[in-house]
Amino acid sequence: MASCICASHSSLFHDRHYVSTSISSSFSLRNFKFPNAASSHKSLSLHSKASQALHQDAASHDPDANSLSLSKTRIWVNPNSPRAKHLQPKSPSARYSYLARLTESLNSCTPSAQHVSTILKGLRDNVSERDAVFILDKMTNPETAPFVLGHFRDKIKPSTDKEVILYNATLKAFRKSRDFEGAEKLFDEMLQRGVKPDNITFSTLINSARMCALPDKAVEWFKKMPSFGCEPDAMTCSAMVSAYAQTNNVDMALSLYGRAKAEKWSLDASTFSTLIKMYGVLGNYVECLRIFGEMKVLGVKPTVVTYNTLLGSLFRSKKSWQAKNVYKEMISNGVSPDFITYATLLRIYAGAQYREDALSVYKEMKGNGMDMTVDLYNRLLDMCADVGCIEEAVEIFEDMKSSGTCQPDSLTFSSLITVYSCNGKVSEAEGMLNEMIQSGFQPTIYVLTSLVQCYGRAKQTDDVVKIFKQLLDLGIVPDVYFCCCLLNVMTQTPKEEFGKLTDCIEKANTRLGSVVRYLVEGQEGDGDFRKEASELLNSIDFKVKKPLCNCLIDLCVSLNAPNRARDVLDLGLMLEIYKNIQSRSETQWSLHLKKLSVGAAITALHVWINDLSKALESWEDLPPLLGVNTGQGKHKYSDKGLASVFESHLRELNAPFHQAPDKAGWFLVTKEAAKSWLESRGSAETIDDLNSQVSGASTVALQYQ
DNA sequence: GTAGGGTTAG
Repeated sequence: MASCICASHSSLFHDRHYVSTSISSSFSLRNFKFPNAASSHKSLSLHSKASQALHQDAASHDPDANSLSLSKTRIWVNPNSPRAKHLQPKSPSARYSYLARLTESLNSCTPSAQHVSTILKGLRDNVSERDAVFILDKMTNPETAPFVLGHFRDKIKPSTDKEVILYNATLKAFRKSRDFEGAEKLFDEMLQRGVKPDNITFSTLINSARMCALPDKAVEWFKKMPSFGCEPDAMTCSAMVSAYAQTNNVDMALSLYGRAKAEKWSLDASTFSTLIKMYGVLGNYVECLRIFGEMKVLGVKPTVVTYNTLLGSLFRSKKSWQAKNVYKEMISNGVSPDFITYATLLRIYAGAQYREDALSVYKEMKGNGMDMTVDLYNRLLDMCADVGCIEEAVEIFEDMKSSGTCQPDSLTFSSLITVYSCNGKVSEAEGMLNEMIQSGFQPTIYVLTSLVQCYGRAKQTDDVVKIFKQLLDLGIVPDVYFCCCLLNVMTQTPKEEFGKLTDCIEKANTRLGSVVRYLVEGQEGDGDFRKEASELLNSIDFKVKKPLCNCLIDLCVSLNAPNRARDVLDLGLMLEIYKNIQSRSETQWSLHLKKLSVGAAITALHVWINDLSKALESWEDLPPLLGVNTGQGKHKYSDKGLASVFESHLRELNAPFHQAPDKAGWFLVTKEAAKSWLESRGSAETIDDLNSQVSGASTVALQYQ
């Protein structure tokens, strides 16, 4: 109750006090006009804001109040009278609040000596240095701050060794508003007035430069220090470690980091974070971990930023599997994850297709009331398309639309169309395409590629052709991926309809058109085929060479042309599109089929079996173990992964390979079992048997890697 | 609460 009474009293006092001073000095009463005609909107709003501020401030602090103040009568108090001075807040906390409110007025006032001195009139002439520093330290307006500095300099008349303190405090206003040029100008003024800068001056300038994204300026100022008789200390050193880290100047960052360690200067978590980020940007996660380890050894506690930086480095270096451990450590150290933590984890998990982990991060974010961004939704949906979780994708899409914080964009629709296309949901894919167009987005090549897959799978060849026409009508140039899809559709299409598809392929890529004609028309003449195929492969970008090879081999297989399939595989090996498919060590010979399409993998298997038979025939000794690595991945547009296709294929071949229980994606056989199987096959069996054995490969999917 | 101090994702 008592505090309420106090509040009214002092607020009345301050309100009146302030308004009267401002009107009497900064405006002549005669010229004063009301807001609509005010000469300066800025200063006017300042006054009302400031008076309100002072009002509120005093409302909670004046200890000298009494019940008389309940009266709403407004009393004029001349601020220049001894009484006004007497009535200034006395208790330290009231004093701080009072000064803070004055600063607020200064920050929003017109930058002129007159306005500034009007606001500061209440402090009268005997301003203490402490008060001046307090106010300057809180200044955020770099235009006004120099006038405030000038005012205090006139009132206090400090010696130059005290004046540097006022300058240093003023410099902060430039840092806060990211005005580095202004800071440099103030530095010049300082020198002109004969004030000697100190380490605080430099560390303020260095950090200003960094905050203004001018790390080179930070270096420049750091180098100036000795010429002013300043030697780097813990604070400047720490700022410079970060500045050098920011410019990826590893050597300098490390050398200053070393110096800090040698001098036993303590660096804090944020400096370590910048070092970790430096290595993260360079993709060197090992060094990130080393710095992280040293930080802990030196007794510096990692913060949420440190962990976020570490996770960001993991994301960049694609070491997704380590993310869970970093997160676990973070939690066990009592550091709470924030939005960036979750966003980074989600990007890592979604990118690595860790379905459950990505979805659980999403649920946790929702549970914590965090807003997802379009990018995060899209990454999740993209993952859903890759791993084929259709229900989750639809649920996430609905959540996105109702979130109110973001709207689906072109990528969102693209992912959903892919989700439906991969799962053979033709009408849903078409519906989503319509929704996309209605939302104002044109179909992209990604969308049209998905739809080609979708119609191909549904054996709607005419619709595939329709999509191809649409692509051309939109002025989109078909790319190699799109052509791969057309080839893939061919493997699922009856021969009678080939013409419709080869027409499209020829229009899309002439070279590919003639290669396909060779295959379809079963033309002989190896030399020409290999020449055409290698010209084709040489004409395209490296990253699409493997998908195209995969698709061509799949087409050969589906056309019952195993020798052509081998030709293309050979060509792929020769051009180093496929590498290290076979490997031999003393203990194991292996066949590595990851990232090969089913047709390519089966072709490579038969080549391998042939090579093993030859080895046996020439009395070469087999190693104790033979293995085939298919990987565990699932084909985007097929229900099965390579592993399950292989399992049944190996069974058809009667091959004694068995899935390794402790090594997922591996099929193993012992030397003895392999030998007796190969011998039982006899030398008569050759690669030509491939034809009858690859019927399962006709549902081969395109591999995007 | 009275001159130094920021860092993290895409």
